[in-house]
Amino acid sequence: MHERLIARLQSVAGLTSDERAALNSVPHKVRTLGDRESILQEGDKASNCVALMSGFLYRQRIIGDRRQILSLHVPGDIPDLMTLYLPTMDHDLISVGQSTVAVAPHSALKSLFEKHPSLVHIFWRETLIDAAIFRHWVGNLGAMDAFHRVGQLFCELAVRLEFVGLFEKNSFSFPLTQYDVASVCGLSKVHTNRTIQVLRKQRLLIWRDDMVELPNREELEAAAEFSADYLQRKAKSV
Amino acid sequence: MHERLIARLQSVAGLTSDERAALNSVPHKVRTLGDRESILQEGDKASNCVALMSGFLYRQRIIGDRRQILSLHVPGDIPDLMTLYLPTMDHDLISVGQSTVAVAPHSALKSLFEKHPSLVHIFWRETLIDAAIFRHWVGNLGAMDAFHRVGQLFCELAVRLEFVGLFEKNSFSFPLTQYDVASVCGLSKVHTNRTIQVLRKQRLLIWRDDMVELPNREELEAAAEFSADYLQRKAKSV
DNA sequence: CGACGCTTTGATCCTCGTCAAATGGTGTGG
DNA sequence: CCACACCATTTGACGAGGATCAAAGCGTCG
Repeated sequence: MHERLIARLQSVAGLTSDERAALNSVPHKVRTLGDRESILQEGDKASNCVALMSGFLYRQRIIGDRRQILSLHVPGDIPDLMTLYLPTMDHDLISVGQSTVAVAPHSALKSLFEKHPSLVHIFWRETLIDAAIFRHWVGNLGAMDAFHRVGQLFCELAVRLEFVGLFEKNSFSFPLTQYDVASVCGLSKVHTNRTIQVLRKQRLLIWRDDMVELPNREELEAAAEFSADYLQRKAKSV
Repeated sequence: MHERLIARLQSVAGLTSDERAALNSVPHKVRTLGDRESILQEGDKASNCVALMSGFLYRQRIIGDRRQILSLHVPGDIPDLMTLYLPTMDHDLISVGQSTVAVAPHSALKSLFEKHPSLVHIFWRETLIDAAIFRHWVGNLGAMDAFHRVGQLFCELAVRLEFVGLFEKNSFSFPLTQYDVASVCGLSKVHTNRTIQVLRKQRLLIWRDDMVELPNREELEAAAEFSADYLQRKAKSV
């Protein structure tokens, strides 16, 4: 499996050299994805898991005439890890921008778990953090207004990207459109645009082309009433 | 652990008699909870897991001046199972009405897993279904209007209660208030009341005192555009 | 009987959605 | 090199779904 994932597991959970070696030897294929390329669709039965190596992925559901983005994924994530035990997809998995993924068969992961039972809880824990993020967004979507939702999104991305070393100089690559952000936040694209303008005017967000900069992250986190506790990131690594 | 949970795991996953015996012998205490009694609060470190035996529980977060209910739980659920590997609570866990729970220490569950590794993926799977429900509600809250949200809630409860034998004659006990439903659906209580009146006028919902009846479930599911796939319930079990 | 909590109703306000069109950048083909 | 198409962003105007505020029913319980 890819180094970015292993590095994350390392710092989240701590790995023995034995476990690290086992992870390194999991058979997998690397696949390059184009912009908006679909990896899995609702209803598909998955027999592989996908670890994101570079770029972004998102999960979406079409609801009525709307598209709801359920989650964004950054390198190091395994957005379909739950297919190990719930193989039928209840949503689509799609790439944004150029992305690369490591694809490993379920069977390889399951035999990894048999040989190294201590790894089970590390992967289980990954799915629990994934769930914690969804739970957090249930709160955001149910109880927060547009400004807070958009603010929370950028705060969350900063923390998650920082953890895998992709947040530097308060900036990160962000190949999504405003419409994508709208679909994450449950807003129309017009209102999302206006919300982003407010963030810009308050000097909390700079977003040009494919780069996002958070010039005053503390102030943004305060304004969005963001707390990173739910992400279970003990410390800012690297 | 309690029979309701074991029966559910039995029908979801299938258990060997050996596994069933092991589950039965997990040490636990039974605890009775009063109305609106708090079991765990945000920030607590849990060292036990709680299996609901009877009644209802919900998880909530206070966001600004609002209360968001993140999820409702029915007998057979273990709403804090994730504390096994993420012990710090990021929300509160509270009972509604009279409830009883079985409380088992983490250590007992972890040693159960060591002796019966095959049980690990059964419990893991439970947390994955929990996550699937949150994911579904991200979609509901982000993309559906009030009518659909409230409708979805009752459809989902029907399926989940049916699975543990608590949905009979299209009815179930429901000791929540309209304000609770509002807090689940991300709506004000006034608007929730009006939405419920619409459901009543369309003869899709009868709710008097602590009983809810869905006189025409198919029509309700159609109106709410509900599909139970995400609940991973293969069949209607007794 | 009164107090309390939940439900219901009415009136008003406001956040956000929808519709429409303009702006601006980029890439393509003539 | 210009014309054009295409797409994302931006702006304006308007409307609607739902929030808020306030008060009135209503059932239960002490």
